[in-house]
Amino acid sequence: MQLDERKYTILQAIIRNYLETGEPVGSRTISKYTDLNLSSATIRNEMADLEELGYILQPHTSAGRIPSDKGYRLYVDKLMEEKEREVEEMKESLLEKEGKVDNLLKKAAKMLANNTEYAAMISAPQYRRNKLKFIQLSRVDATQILAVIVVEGNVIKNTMLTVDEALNDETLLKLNILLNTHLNGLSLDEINLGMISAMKQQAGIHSDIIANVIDAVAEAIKADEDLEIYTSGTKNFFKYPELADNERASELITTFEEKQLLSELVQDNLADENNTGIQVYIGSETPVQGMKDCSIVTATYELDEGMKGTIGIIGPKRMDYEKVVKNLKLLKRQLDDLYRK
Amino acid sequence: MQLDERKYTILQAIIRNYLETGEPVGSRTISKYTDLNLSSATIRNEMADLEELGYILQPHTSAGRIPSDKGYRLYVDKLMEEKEREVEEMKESLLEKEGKVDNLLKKAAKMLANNTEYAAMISAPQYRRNKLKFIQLSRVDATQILAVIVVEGNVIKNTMLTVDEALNDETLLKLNILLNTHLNGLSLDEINLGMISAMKQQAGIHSDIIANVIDAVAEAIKADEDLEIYTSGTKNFFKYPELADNERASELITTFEEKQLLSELVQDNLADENNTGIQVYIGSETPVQGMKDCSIVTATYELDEGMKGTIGIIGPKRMDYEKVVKNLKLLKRQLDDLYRK
DNA sequence: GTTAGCACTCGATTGATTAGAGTGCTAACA
DNA sequence: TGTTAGCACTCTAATCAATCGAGTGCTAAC
Repeated sequence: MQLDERKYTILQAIIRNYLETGEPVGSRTISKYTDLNLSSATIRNEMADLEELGYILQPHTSAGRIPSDKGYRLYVDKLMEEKEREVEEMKESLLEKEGKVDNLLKKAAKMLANNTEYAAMISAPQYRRNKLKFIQLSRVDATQILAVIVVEGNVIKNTMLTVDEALNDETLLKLNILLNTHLNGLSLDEINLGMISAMKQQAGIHSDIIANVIDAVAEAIKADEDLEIYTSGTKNFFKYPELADNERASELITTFEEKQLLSELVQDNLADENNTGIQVYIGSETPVQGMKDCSIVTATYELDEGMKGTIGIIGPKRMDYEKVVKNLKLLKRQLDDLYRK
Repeated sequence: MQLDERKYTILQAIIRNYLETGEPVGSRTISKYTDLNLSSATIRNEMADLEELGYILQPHTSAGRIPSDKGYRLYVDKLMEEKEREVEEMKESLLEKEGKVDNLLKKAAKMLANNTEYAAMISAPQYRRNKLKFIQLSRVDATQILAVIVVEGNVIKNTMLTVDEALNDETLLKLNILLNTHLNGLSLDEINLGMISAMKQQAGIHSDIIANVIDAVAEAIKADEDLEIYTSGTKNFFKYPELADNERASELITTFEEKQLLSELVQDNLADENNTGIQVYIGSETPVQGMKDCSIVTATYELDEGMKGTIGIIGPKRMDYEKVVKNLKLLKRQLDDLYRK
């Protein structure tokens, strides 16, 4: 037995109906819902087959059917195929450029959550090929030196260093030149111990400052390890009874609050070089622990050359995939375009 | 009729018992619970009086009594009085100095939530008397200028400026001197239009850069308006049935996620100069909208001279005030001491 | 002033009944 | 041979009455 045209039509009708109502759907409903003009009895036979094939299941004997993960998967794959062909006309940009990127992303997350009525997350862009662009030491007061480190992509890090004895302007200038001539344009891998010891030697009695700056540089470049994640719409979990019982909600909310697990999801997503489009994880497919009852849909955006981040929607398995995918694509497009002309 | 010794003992017993069990407490329980050696009938009479006085109330006719907000208030006031006298011996510090303050605070919030089993929040320290300490413009590449602004308390802000034509080293040096001689040591109020126009005049053709820098300075100094708030233990709301129903939980979680309302609470707290100790808001006393069914306990810490922030616990009205106050005092002490010797 | 006793209230629990949605199967039909 | 009407059966959810029990308020006696 295999899935013929009619079975697929019925499956689709079941899923559509279940997405709308959240209730198990019975044979009579389908008999009227579709234009197949089949009696409920026939539908029942087909449904028994679909269940045997693993696409739908029954919560209990006398209930209607609900889609299984396998059923959703089929539905979504087909859906995505259609979407691929569709040339979307995007609405005008709803996002304004913000002074600070984090405010922009917070707004974006909120917008996403409001539009979809699911929980939304968005990771701050992570710069992959981090090269040093510029280092500047400045004297703030007698014993404090400010080190400013600018990394490719205009990510800026500051570190305050305390020195025992005051440095005069000339020494500071020398150190600045020393640092910049040696380090500019290099990535973390390219800064080796030989280079560092050469610099220390040239710095003479101020070699400890060099050491401190190098540490700060190392930290600045790899700083994206604990990447920032903005979330919104946690309360939307409560809109879906299958997620709203105390235990489940508690777990979901903790995951959303602590962000550690979301962070892993983002890391995985960004690590996958081929992943340029939309990813859908249904139920047990999820890479995030404790979200077996949810579906997760993600997209990767690129704010500026190499500044990649992930946006995602988390909701019940019976989410409106179509709407979610559309919203993600729209937001992705907006973010992609925002800082490029 | 007024509150005599015996009534107070009974009230206290009722509250203690209710805090433990979360169930309305009856006269028989109190009759055994206290060492007053009174029969349940006598207790009943006293309870009727306490109800008339407004300290306790009955959920329904045949139930026991629960404390009213007024009852809690009396209890807490008395409790705090006792605590005041008590010379607390603090446990050794559980917090390690962290490289970044925000990580420290995140950890602190988590610790607080775990220890108390309530929801915890902590606001990043807010610097009140913001004076400019140091400004530095540096050329990053041909058309980009990095402005670094250091404010008293070593809060650092960076802004990237784009210029039409490259600036040479000399010009940059001049601008740096111009900015620092005019602005260093001043607060926002002290930077007036006259000063700005004088600087612009001196800057000649580069007056637009001055304008941009001034904007950045203004932003840096007042940047603490959207103060950072770290939260933890949101899931703890679910441990208390009176907060765990969908609607209420939904509201609380949103408040915790959006942080806007918490921010107002913190602002109020810090604005109150006299407020050095512990603040307890019970039920309807709360300044945070939508938390009428909660109690909020806050404390103000001072990480470094003038760097004040607020820590807070939010839980059910029947929270273990004693434990909460103890934990807040402990954490406050730790934060207060961390960066001072 | 305290207490024993008792009638009363009211929420929570239990159990039985019913209604209704839906199924699977069989037999008849086109 | 595929489709359908019909029917017995299953299971959940809702309803209702009965009961239980914790707790109260009041009265009368100590």
